[in-house]
This record gives sequence, C-alpha cells and structure tokens, in this order.
Amino acid sequence: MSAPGYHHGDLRAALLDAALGLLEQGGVAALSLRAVARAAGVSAMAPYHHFQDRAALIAAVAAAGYDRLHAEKLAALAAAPDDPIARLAAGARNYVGFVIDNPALYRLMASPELAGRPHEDLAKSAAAPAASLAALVAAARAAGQLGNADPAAVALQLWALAHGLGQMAIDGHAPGADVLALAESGALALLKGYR
Amino acid sequence: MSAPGYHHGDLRAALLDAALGLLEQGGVAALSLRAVARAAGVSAMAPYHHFQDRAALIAAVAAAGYDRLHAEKLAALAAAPDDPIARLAAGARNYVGFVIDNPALYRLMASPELAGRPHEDLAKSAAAPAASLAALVAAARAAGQLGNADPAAVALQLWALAHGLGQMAIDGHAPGADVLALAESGALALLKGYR
DNA sequence: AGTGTAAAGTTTACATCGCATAGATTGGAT
DNA sequence: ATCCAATCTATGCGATGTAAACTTTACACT
Repeated sequence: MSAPGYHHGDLRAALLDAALGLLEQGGVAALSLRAVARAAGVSAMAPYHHFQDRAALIAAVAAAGYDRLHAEKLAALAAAPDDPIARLAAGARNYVGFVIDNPALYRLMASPELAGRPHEDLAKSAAAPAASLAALVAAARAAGQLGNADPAAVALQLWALAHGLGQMAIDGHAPGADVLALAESGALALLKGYR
Repeated sequence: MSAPGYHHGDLRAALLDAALGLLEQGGVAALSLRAVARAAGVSAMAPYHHFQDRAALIAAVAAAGYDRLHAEKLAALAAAPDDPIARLAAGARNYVGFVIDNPALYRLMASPELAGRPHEDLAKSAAAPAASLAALVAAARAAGQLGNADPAAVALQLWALAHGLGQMAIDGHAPGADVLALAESGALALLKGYR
C-alpha cells in the first residue's frame, strides 16, 4: 500500500484525501483535478482513471462527507437520552455542529454543482442520515409525542431547520448567535408545536 | 437605451439579463464572463468595465435576486391577514415559493462562491428581507404570541426553516412533498411551540 | 520461466476560461 | 473645435477540463 513506484497502490483514496485538504484551505474553487493530482504527487491525467470527470470527484468527496456526518451522528446519539424528542434535538445540534466544524466540506455537499444529475454512491451515502432521522421521528410519533402529524413532514422540517441554521452560520448570516443552541431549541419548539 | 453602436447604452443591465438567462438553462457553471459577453453580443473583455471579476458578476446577479425576493415578499404580505403569526407563515410559504420558481437563481444566491469575502451591494440587498422578517417577529412578540422567546433567535430559526426547505425541494431531497404547505405548517408549529 | 492482457500512469494536444495590458472609438465638457 | 474620460476591442498569458495515444506494471495462465 505504500510502494512509491509507478503504480501508487491506492491512488483513489490518496486523491480523496488530497481533495479534502485542498477543500479546507481553498474552498470548492480550489478543487481542480490537476491540483488534486499535484497534491498527490502524480501526473495531471492520473485522476481520470479513478474519476470520470471533475463532477465525479466532487461527488465522491461529498459522499465521503455524508459518511462522516452519519458516523458522527451515530456516535452522538449513542450518548443521548432515550426520549425520542430529546434524541431529535440532540441530532439537530450535532448536525449543525458538523456543519460548523467542516464548513467547506458541508458547502460542497450542498453544492449546486451536484444538483444536476444524480450520482449513485452519493445518493446512497446521503440516504443514511435521512433514514436515521425518519426512524427517530417515527419513534416519537409512535410514542404519541407528535399528535397526528405526518412523520415525513416533521422529518423534512427538522432537517431543513438544521440545514438552514448550519448554512447561515458558516455564511456569516448569524453573527454572534449560538447556532448550536438555536438548533436544539428550534427543534424542541417545532416538535412541541406538534404535540 | 437601444442604440446598437459602439457604445451599448446600458451594457451592465444587458449583461445581468443575459446572465439570468444563462443561469436558468445552465446553472452557475455556465456563468462565465465570456459566455455572458457572447450572449450580449459584445466582446469578451467588455464585461470587465462593469464587473471587476467573475465573482463580482455573480454577486451582482445574486443581489438582483435578493431584490426580486424582497419585492415578491412585500407583494405577498400586502395580501396577507393582519395577525403577525399568520403573516410569518405566509412569508415562509412565499419564500419557499420564490426558491421553487427560481431554482438556479436561488442556488446562486446561497452559493459557496459568494461566501468568501463580502460584497457591498450584495450585503445591502440581502439585508432587506432579513430586516422585514425581524420586524414581523418583533410584532408577534410584542403581541404576546411568543412567550418570552428571543426574537432574533426565532427569526433565525424561521429563516433557516424556509431556506432549508426550499433548497431541499430544488435539490430533489423532498420528492412528492408539498413544500409550500410544509413551510407554512412548519412555521406555524415552530411559533406555536414558543407560545 | 515466458507470455498476454488489463489496469494504472504518463505524455501530448487542444479548446475555453479568467485576467492583464494596450489600443481604438465615442459622447460630452470646455 | 478640442480634449478627456468612459466605454468597447484586440491580443496575450497561464491554468483548467477533456480527449486521445503511448508506456509501465501487476497478474493469470500455459
């Protein structure tokens, strides 16, 4: 895996790693195939053997981001209380926390550049967090904590709230606000309104 | 204003118009200075006399978008009931409606490409909708409809909800959902939770 | 061992883009 | 009538995305 010969060993992973590095310091605009190849110490055309085009690279980075997001969410939920409402609020807080901790990566995930045609593995990675959220809302609903609200609707609203708060935070539209607290209290208020 | 001579007359407006057209059919990626110049029937370098660089053009388009958003909001609020809560819900619905009607434009407004350094007129145009929202929330709070909640917090949460719902709708993350209804009911639930 | 094949990297080439600089054209102030 | 500043054009440079064609390596098979 570490033979510095002609064949890299695991260039795809190395390219993704380099892409994350470039992303953190230069934003999406810095994510050029050539720059990634340069950072990985490889020729400019090598990435094309692993990613069909620039959009595919960006989609792969985004998919990796969703995977990390989901992993962190699972870890956070493991330490959360049992009450579904409280777990949902903790999830919202954790989601916004991820956004704040990985601004460039999250911006990429929500980037217009991916909105065009769908990418397979990206869709799969993005589906995991959504499914886990839906399960939590269903549990709350089953426990009689959401009145007769439509679970899918509540899930979408919660997600939108967290997504919006995070994006506003990293775009500087919420200066001085404790966005983590806002995510938690907002989710609680929204859920309370449905009780 | 329509003299087809050497001097265009109002090239800046024509360029912005062409940019909107390109945006609708090709997304942000299609917004190159050369393409805009081509669409306006002018030399490739002409736009540089009206926009410092590509980012400035994008910022100007975004500012125009915020202006339109604010204008539509004012029009929608004129026909809304007097109750602050109902007006806030109507505002949320209208916001999401704008996003759905102008997907490419809204994506541009929330684009990472603007997140770097701030642009003056963009900030000014973006501030108008925020101020109008803050005023509405303050009115609701003054009418005793929000308990002792922090108005700034509630405003941010409402905005985040609408922003998130709109973005999810145009990104295909809410297939088959009536996002307009979700915006309205979500805003109502959130506000109800604070009562 | 020897060989053939597919994957992984490289090189070369080309169109386009953003941007800088310098020159041409025009309308209006003096 | 003259000058000037704003506006548009022409040309050039470096970087990027993409498409070939070529080279090197790893591996299965005989």
